[in-house]
Amino acid sequence: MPKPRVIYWFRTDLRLHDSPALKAALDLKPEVLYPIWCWDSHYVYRSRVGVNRWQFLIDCMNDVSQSISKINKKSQLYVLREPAVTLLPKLFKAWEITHLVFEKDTDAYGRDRDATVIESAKEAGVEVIFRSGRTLWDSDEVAKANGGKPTMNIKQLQTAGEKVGEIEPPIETPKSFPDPGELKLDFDQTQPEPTPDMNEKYRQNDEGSYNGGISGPKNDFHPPTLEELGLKPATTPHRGGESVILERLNSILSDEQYTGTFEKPKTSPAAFEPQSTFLTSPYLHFGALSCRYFYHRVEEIVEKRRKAKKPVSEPPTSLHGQLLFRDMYFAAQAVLGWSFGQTYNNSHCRFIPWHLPSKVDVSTKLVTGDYEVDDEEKEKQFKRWAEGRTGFPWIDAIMRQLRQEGWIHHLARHSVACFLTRGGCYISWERGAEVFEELLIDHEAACNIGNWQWLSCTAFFAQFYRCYSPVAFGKKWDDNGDYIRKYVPELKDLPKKFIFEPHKAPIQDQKKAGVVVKGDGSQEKEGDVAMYPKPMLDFNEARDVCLQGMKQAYHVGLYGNSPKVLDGSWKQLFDDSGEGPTEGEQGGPGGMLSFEEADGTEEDGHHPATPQKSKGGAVPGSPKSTRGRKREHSQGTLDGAFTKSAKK
DNA sequence: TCGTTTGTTGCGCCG
DNA sequence: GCGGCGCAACAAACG
Repeated sequence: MPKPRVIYWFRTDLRLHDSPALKAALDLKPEVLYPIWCWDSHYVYRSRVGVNRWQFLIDCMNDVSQSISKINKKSQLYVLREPAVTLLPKLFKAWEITHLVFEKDTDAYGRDRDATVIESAKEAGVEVIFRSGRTLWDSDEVAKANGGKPTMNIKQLQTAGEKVGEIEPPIETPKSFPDPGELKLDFDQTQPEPTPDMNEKYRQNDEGSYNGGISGPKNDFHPPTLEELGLKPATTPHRGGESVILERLNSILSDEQYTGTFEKPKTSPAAFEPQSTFLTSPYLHFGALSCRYFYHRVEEIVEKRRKAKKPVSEPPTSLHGQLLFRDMYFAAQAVLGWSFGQTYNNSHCRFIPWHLPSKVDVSTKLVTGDYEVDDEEKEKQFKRWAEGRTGFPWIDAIMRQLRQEGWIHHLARHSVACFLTRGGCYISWERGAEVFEELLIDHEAACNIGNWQWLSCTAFFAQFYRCYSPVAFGKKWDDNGDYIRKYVPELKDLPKKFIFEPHKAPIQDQKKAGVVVKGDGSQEKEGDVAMYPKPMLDFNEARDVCLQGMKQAYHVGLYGNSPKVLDGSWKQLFDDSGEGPTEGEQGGPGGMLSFEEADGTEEDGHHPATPQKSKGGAVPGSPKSTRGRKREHSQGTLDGAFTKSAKK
């Protein structure tokens, strides 16, 4: 029997410690082991990825590459510039691969991609091994233990988790690493279709990460640089990497009192330098930190304190409670798949007639990535929210910290999410989730989507009368407004009395502080004087309107997959004078006057009759129509529709 | 009854 | 007497 020739395919598991999948690869005792990363066009073009998350990803890749080299200087992380679905079949042949090993992915996109890869491995006679490693428990097993239903609260998750069994103890970091084999690249590079490019607006130059061939312009298999991606330098102070977080974790956990009595709701969203929590989330996202390793390290400390009869915190507010919520969202996503990320056709998301609803493609039942502007004023409010110029300093400080640093405290996320949706603007949570997707360095699809549904009271949470005030909530944590002074520097010299409501400051006070409160934020200066906008809405008034709207929507009681939502007839159930795009009886399912029509209704009527499982669109060679303004849906595109092929 | 993380008011207490 | 602070009660009302 010849010895195995193995590809270890790194994805969101950029670590060497506690990796069940990596252990499975090493247990094969391979003759050669290729640790690779496939440069995925879904991430490059079809997901919203801001520059700060790119930086963090590249940090994590470089770090794991160095760690591999430290164990075996002949090896490294080999970054190959082609999407996995086209690249892997070629590598199987060129490198005479016998086994492909990777960590299981439960994201809807990841599952579709992996299904395609597994299929091609089968055809090539390559054995595929994958292990769950991204969550405390295998999300599919949790879902099964929960009766095949999404876990919608923490109790369900805990009960299901207990049924699945003990959380696996951490696996040691490997001490040796097999050599890679010869890196033959005697095949053409298939270049992915660069349009639609969801990140076009952030690029200062053309995206060029596929231009230097499969091994990169220096032929060293290094990750692409931000310049190659056409992006400006990152602005975040947070840096990625397994070695960074493992070291920091030791210093976090050395404070046993902090670790053992941690209660999330008691940590301040306004704290900076240092923050009140320890930013493990981006490392968890890229897999630079194992959640099980983290869990067990915390549990060890809590157990020690329990035995010593010292006070300890308990889930859900404790540190391990935070990890349980993460698993809850993963398990819910594992059941609902693509529909988890949208309202339309989501069986567990309440339907609310939000402003700026997503456009949907009724043939696939998926959102297109575009949205309907039902009201120009709401579009303007959305832009002002996203850019941090609402005229509410607390909201603006949070949104500016998010844009600049890529991380904001959990309660800060609550505050701005409530404000955009049910507690202020009555704008679709899907718009907010997209902005977070772009800007967060810790963006985890399952958690981001879950939290937006939570805050908008469309799933997981329902007490919509509990509404965050953009003034009072911030004051509770930061009476002096230091957080605002840091992130909205044009207000830094305003007296404490007006820092949360600068429009109430008399002209003399504004003058003294060197700021004029005026306009809508589109102008930064008036002459030499800094400008800060007036509030874009009357909060008390807006909150009442939202509350009425929520009450009515709850009373109507529709969900994303209700027949009347699917066909657009929901409007008949809403009062025309209510908030949101409720007017008229005609319109698309997203709610508006127009919507994305199904493919092939005109000239070429050969679109599959049952497009629900969009498998057809996922396989190379069956490109979807991109005629006119029509876009492929934002979440669903595989790296399948290739038109461009270039020689290496 | 309770739910990880509301806002406001009013009371007692302290200086 | 009064302002500031911390805390408890309450408001509104979901599944």
